[in-house]
Amino acid sequence: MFIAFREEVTTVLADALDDRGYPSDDLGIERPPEGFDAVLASSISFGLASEAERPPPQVAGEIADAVDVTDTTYVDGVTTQGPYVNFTPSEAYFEDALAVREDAGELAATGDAVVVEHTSANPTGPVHVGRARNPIIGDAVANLLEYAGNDVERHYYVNDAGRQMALFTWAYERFDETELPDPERDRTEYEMVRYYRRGSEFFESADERAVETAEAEIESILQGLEAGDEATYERVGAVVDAVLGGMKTCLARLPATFDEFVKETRFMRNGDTDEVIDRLKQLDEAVYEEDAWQLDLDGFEKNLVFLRSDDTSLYTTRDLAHHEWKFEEYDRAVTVLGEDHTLQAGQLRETLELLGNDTDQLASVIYSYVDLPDGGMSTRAGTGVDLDDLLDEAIVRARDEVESRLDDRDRDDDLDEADIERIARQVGIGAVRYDIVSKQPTKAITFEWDRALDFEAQSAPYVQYVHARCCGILDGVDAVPAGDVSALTEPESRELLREIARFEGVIDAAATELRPHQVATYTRDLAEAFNAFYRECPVLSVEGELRDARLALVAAARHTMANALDVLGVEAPVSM
RNA sequence: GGGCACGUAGCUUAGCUCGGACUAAAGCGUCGGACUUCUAAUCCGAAUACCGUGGGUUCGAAUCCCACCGUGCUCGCCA
Repeated sequence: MFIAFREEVTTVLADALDDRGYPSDDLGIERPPEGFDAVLASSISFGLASEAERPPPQVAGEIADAVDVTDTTYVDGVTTQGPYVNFTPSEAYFEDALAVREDAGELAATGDAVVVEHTSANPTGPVHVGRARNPIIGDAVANLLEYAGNDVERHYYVNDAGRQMALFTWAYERFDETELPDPERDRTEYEMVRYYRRGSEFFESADERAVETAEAEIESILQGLEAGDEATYERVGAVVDAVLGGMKTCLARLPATFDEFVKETRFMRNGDTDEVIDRLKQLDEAVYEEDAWQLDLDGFEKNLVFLRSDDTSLYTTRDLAHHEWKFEEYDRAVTVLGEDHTLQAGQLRETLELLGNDTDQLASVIYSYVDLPDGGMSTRAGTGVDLDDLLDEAIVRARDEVESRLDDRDRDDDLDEADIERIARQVGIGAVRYDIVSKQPTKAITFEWDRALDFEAQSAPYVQYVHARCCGILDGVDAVPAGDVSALTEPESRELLREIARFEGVIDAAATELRPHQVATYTRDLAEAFNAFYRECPVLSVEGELRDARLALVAAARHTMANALDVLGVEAPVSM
């Protein structure tokens, strides 16, 4: 529908311009404002006016006359309005929209294998809200790329070879549980983080000699990892896996799940990191200063150290090996990163390019952290709101809403306790996700409970409700009829069909630009179109062809909304 | 100080990548309406904006360029 329509417009307009002897490199195709019959329009006449030595509306008329739509399927006609050339849809366009079902928005396979790396938080403790944008945006980006026809793998890159984890391992072995506070929650990462925090405190308060001793032990852990010492891997691995196990449980609540947890030690153990270091040393940009190997990168004010003076690798060194592995295994790699990694991502890209990789296949999605009103969140300091707490509170508040609405509920479908629990969970968690995924990730967010858990506003329940309404209508219908689009004559029906038809275009654009929030914006447009239809066009109380066509339209809307929500990772309730 | 990002109604945002029907679109909040009709977590209406500021490019700028102001991030042999 929309994509084919756009292709037809591109073809016939370019042909028309060629025919009239105008350049056809920029077609000026855009979406007309609301209320126009046209699906797409062109403002090409403005640019050609001076060359043609005639006012834009005349040029528009000339072009419109030259456009030939005899061979098009979806483009029905060409009209002008002032300087604009408008392309209107055929009945086939609406017919296809009416026939949309389970595969709404799924684009043709690209054949590309894409790896989406997201979250990748150091396994030091519970996932907090400051970083919660990462799994939510990352999961949506992965879903989006899947809908856009790619084979997607979701990876969590585990920083298990850094100083932080060495310190954690040391603290875990050094301190006894009896000297720790009770865990905030009965789960491994909450139990484990106490050791990490205790270890961090130790470094702030212990005397110099004790700190030196501890430093030496941490250093020996790092050296052990670097040397490939099996016992050291096991010690660190025990801590990493325990914490990670709990974090996984938390992330699964969103739900954000992963195909693979890729540990950075893997690239130390298999020799890839050493191999990268050898090649880096050969580069013209490589310098050996102050006993450390560095890269003097163009456009970066600071050198990038890739081998410490004690011969150990750094995070970025291992990440280079990691990314070369990604390039071997996948056609494209997308990484969702906090804004504090922007510089590092730039250096990584530049260095990968120097190593002979095609970095066009690498893309980053950058988001800014969620802060508290009085500062940032930190696992080490224990400041911050745990994602678990936010989700719990969201469900509690959603449940209150459900229960308070039970009395004045019109529909007599008698929600039982299981329904109430389901709706509370779908709406509560959906609201948290939707709130985050619907905003541009580069904008800063300050966390406030009431704002994060606002069920009104332009929030998840608003669009979820549309899905529930669709399900309510279709509930007693045995088989959805195919429906005849010619029966749908009201402007509200047509407008809804247009929105449904547009969904694939939204997926296409959002996937290309890696901007899932466009899908969230779309769900609101779709919801508005549906609500207008719902108000004006009764379905079950009419009969014959009209009823069949409207039922088909409701089914098309339902599946479109369900899949749009699926991209966002928000559940689509069958009742609310 | 250098680099990057962000700045749109009282508040929260969309539109900005790729300038064009923008006389700027929504939600919340405020005010006023609509449930004997498929779920009112809905809908309809009113009021609210020098699109951070100043220049520039252009037939045309919220959108592109420059400067400035404000906010955040960043500039480790941390990750």
